[in-house]
Amino acid sequence: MPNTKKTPKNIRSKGRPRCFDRDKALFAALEVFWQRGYEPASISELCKAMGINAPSLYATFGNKAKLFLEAATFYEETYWDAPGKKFMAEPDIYKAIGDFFAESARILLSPDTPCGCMVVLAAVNISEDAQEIADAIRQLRLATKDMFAARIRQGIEDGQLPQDTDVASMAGAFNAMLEGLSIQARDGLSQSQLEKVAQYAIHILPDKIV
Amino acid sequence: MPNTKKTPKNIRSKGRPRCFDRDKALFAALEVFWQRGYEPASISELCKAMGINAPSLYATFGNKAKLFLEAATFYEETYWDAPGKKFMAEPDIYKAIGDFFAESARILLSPDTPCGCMVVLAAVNISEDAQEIADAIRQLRLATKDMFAARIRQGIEDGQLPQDTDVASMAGAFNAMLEGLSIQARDGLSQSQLEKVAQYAIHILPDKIV
DNA sequence: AGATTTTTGTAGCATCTGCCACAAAATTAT
DNA sequence: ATAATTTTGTGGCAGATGCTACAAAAATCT
Repeated sequence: MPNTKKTPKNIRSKGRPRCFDRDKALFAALEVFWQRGYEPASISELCKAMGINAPSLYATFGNKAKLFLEAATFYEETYWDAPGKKFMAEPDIYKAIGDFFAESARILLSPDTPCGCMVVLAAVNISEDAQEIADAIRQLRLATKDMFAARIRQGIEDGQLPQDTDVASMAGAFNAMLEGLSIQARDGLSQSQLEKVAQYAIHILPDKIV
Repeated sequence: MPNTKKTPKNIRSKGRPRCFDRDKALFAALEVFWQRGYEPASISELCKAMGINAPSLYATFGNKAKLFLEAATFYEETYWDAPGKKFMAEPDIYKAIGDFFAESARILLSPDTPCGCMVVLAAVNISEDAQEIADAIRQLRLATKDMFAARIRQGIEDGQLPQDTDVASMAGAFNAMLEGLSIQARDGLSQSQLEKVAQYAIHILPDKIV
């Protein structure tokens, strides 16, 4: 039975040791999926980027779908966990939104990675027999919207937003803004331009009463 | 030489007449591309939807790429030409934005068509050897942003917006909002929810001085 | 040393893809 | 009628896809 365990590698007792780094291979796969999307990323391209052959890929990650989902989770943890926590922890909701969208613009156009958010862009054009992939990634997008909603509710509780704020709609507006930024990032906007666009997210909040 | 002409059909003199309606077939293809995206829409599925066989498709439309581009043009003309013209003609920019985004939400979730905008969603995950498709569709997205920019400039000229308005950034913000709406439309938001979200686009404008 | 276990690379499977060759069919021109 | 022209459906090509069978290789366990 092949060893599909993640880091730290399980305590092996017998067998030929794996001769590549599972995490590095996962990250290489992530970059391919991120840039191309789920279906255009072929197993052969993935193998090339990961520096392994197909049987090693399948023994280690199961299949293409599982590899993609693991890469997506890895992506979220690596790039969005910290900004998300900071966003939830910042007590001033105006600063929370401003900072989060500023940092988002930076992440979406980081020179070291593909442009735009993998969760938004990598599973849009999906054939019928891979809907499980589309559904799983959609859940991640909905989780982001839920994060916005939770922070808005906190803002209401803190007296920074009106009691009658329509939480779902406002969360949807922030989510639309963020998702739209990904598309513009991929469409070639400059980092400085994207940051300026992102700052319009603050306007979704009611005017701050100083 | 096959007849690839569009409607009205060119004056035929000889040859077996085509036994399907070119425009209806194009519309059927549009719906498949719209729902699935460029690459997941297979020739066989397109043929089934269009009610013709592959040789007829190729004789009439050239190849898959040309069919897609023609469908995309047809899409824009059919669904967005009128709202765009109304948007540009409305003298009050606040009403122009409000009406345009309200109507957009309706179009993006029309019960008779796939959810979301074809221009935003149908050419996201594209393999390397079909970049011409991605580029062409990107141009359509940029044209929408240019439309926003032109309307904003008009608003400045009309004294409805400050002289120092950053046109490019504000146009980018409207564009991000609109593109984000497409993703949320596909993610299952209800029509009434999407309309509420869309109305936050007005907040991108400075507060109206009544 | 020998048995056991796991990973490795080669090589190839079945299936799907976009596309087209070909001949029969259906029309108009002479 | 016959020739000319265009569209039709059948059938299939070359190449790519996700995935796997298989045996050699490399480690540990007894």
